[in-house]
Amino acid sequence: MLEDRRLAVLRAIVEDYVSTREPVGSKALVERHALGVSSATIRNDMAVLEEEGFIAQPHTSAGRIPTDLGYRAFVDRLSGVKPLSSAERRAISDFLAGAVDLDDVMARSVRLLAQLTRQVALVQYPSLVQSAVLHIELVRLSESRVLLVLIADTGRVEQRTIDLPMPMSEDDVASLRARLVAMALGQRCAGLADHLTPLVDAAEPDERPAVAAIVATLIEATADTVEQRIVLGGTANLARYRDAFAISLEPVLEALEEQVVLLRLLGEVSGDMTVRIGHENPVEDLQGTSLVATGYGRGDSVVAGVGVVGPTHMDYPGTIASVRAVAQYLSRILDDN
Amino acid sequence: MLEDRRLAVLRAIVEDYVSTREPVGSKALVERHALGVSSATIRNDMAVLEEEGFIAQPHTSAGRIPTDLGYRAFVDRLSGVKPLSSAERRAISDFLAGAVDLDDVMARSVRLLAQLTRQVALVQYPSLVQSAVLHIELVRLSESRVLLVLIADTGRVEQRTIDLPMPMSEDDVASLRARLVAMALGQRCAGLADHLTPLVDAAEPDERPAVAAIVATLIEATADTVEQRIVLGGTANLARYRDAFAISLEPVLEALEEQVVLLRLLGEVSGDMTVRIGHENPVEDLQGTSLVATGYGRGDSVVAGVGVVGPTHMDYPGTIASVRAVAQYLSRILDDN
DNA sequence: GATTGGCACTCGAGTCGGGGGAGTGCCAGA
DNA sequence: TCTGGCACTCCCCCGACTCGAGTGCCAATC
Repeated sequence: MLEDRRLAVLRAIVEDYVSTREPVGSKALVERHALGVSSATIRNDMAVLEEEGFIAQPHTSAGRIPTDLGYRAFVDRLSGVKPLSSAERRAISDFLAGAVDLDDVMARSVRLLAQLTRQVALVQYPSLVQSAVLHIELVRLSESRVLLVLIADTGRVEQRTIDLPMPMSEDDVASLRARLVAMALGQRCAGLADHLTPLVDAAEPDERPAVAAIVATLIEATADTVEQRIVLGGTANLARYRDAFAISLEPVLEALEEQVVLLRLLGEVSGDMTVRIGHENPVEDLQGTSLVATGYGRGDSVVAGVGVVGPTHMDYPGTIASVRAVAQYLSRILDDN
Repeated sequence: MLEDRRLAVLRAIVEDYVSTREPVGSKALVERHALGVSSATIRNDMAVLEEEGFIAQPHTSAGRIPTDLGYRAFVDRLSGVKPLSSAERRAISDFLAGAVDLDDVMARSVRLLAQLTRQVALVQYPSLVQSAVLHIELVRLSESRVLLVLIADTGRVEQRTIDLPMPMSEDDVASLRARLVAMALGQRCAGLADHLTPLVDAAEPDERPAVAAIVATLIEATADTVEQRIVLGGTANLARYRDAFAISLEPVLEALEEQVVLLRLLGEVSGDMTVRIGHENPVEDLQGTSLVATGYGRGDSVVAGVGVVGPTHMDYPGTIASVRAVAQYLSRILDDN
C-alpha cells in the first residue's frame, strides 16, 4: 500500500517530467495528480525514492527528476503500452504500402517512424545472411570484366564489378551463370560458401581462375561483416532537444553517423522489444540517450532491427507502441514479398 | 588603386571573420594584415564598403561582418582556389577506390566530403535519365508475378515487383526477357518509352496485357520524377555552428531531410561550380546557409550533382577546392566503370 | 506509525547598475 | 589622400540583490 503510493509518485514524476521537462516539486505533484495525500507526505516519499536511486535533484532546493534507474522502473513496472489510434495505424499501412522497392520501404519506414515518435529513427536492411538467393545474374561488361548481381528474397540487391584474371567469352559467362543459378538458387546466403566451392572444383582447369574470382566475390558480398546497412532519419528532431543533452548534441550526431555504432545498437536486438536507458547503452556518446528497438522479419525469424533513439526523458509508452507497429508492418511487407 | 585597397580590405575582413567568427575592427585588421596604411584610413574604407552594402555592423561601435553581398564579391573577385595538398588528393583517391559498388561510392563520397569540408555534404546518384541500359532482367516469382531489374551503365540498379494481369509461364518470361534485352540494351533510359512501345504492339494478343504492364513499369521506373536520389552526411557538423544560424538549426536540419528540397538545391547545378550565398538560396529555410556545388559525370555530360551546405561564413576557397576534387574523382570512377 | 501543517533555509534565476574596453566617426593637420 | 587624436557609443562582464520555488525537519494530529 505504502509501497504502491511511492511507485505512483515515481510514475507521476516521470510523466510530469517527460511532458514539462522541468524538475517536478512535491506541491505541483499534489495539484496535478489525485494522490489523496498532502505535499509533505509526498516529500517523505520523494526522499525515500531519492535514497533508492530512482530520482535525483539537479541542485538542492530544486524539484526532482527521474534517474536512469527511475525510467527503468517506470518502463518495467509502471507503463502500459499506449495503443495507437486506428487512424495512425491506417496511416502507417497506407504509407508503407506505396513503396516501390526495398530502398523505398526502408526510406519510408525511417521517415514514418521519425514522424510518429518525433525522434531519430533507425531501420536496418534485412540481413543478407538470413535471406535466400532469389536470383543471380552475370553480365559481361568486356573481355575480362563481369558484373555480378545477387538478388535476395528479402528484396536486397547486391552488385559487384569483377576484374577477371583471364578473358571470358559470352558463352563462358552464360554457362557459368547457369551453373551458378543452379547451385545457389533458393539457398540461404549464409551457406553459400559451402554450396559453391564444389562449383569451383568442378570447373575446367582453364576457366577455374575466373570461376574462383567470381565465387569469391559472391561469398565476400554475402559475408556478414559487410552486408549490414542501416538508414537513419529524423535527426532534425534531435535539435529540438538541444539543451537536453548534458554537453551538446554534436557527439550524439557524430555517433549516429557511424554505421559501426548503429550496428552495435541494433545488432543485439531480438524479436522482443528492447529498451536501453541512458547508461545502459553500450555506446559511450549515446549514454545520454535511450534506445527503443525491436526486430522484424518473416514468420518468426528476425531479419533486421528497427528502432528509435531519443532523450532519456522520452515518452516510452508511445514510442514503444510506434516502434512495434512499424516493425509489424515491415514484417508484413516482407511476408507479402 | 584606391579601389584595389578597398577590395583588399573586404578580403581581409572576410578572411578574418571566417576564421574568428567575430566582428572585425579596423585596428585588428591593420595588425593582422600588411595593408600599409593606418587604422583611420581603413575606417574610411570600411565606411564606404558599408555604404555599398558589402559589410555591416551588428550594432554601433562593433566591428564589421561581411554581408551576403560581401561574400559574393569575395567569391567572384577575390578568392583564389586553395589547392589541395597532395596528401589530401591521395586520401580522396584511396578512399573512393575502395568502394565496392555504386551505393558504396555514394556513401563514401558523402562521408569524405563531410570530413574534408567539416560541413554537410550532398551527393546525388547518377541520373537514370542520363544513363544507358546495361542489362534488364526478368525473374519469375510466381504464376503471375515477376521481378524486374534494370541495371544502368552508371551502376544504378532499379527493381520492381510486378503483379501481372495474367499468368505467364517460365518460357514466356524468358522469351519476353530476351526481347526486352534486345530492344533496350545500350539505349538511353530517357528514350526507353519510344523504343519499347513497338515491343508491346508486336506482342501476341494473348500476352499483350502482361507485356504492357511490364513495359509500363519499366518506363515508370526511369521517369525523371522518381529516379532522383540524394544522400547526405555530416549533419553533426551543423551542430558546431549551433549559434551561427540566426534562429536555430532545427529548420535547417528539417529542410535537409526533404529529398524535394535537396533536389531543388542540386537540380540546377551544371558542370560549373555553383555558389549560392545566403539569401540567394531558393529554399527559405536555408537562406542562412550557403551552398557550394558542382556537377560530375562521364566525359562532359553531367549526370548528377555534388556539393556542400554550410554557414555563409564558410571557407569558400577551401570548400570549393574540396567539392571540385571529389567531383573529379567521382567522374573518374564513372568513367572507369 | 503514518500523515500533516508550519517554518526556516537553500539556492538558482532574474534584475539592476556600474566599470572597462573595443570600436567608431569626425576633424584638423601633414 | 592619409594620419593621429579624441570624444562618444554600446556591448559585455561582474557583483549585489531580490524573489520564489522547493526542501528538510519537527511537533502535533489522526
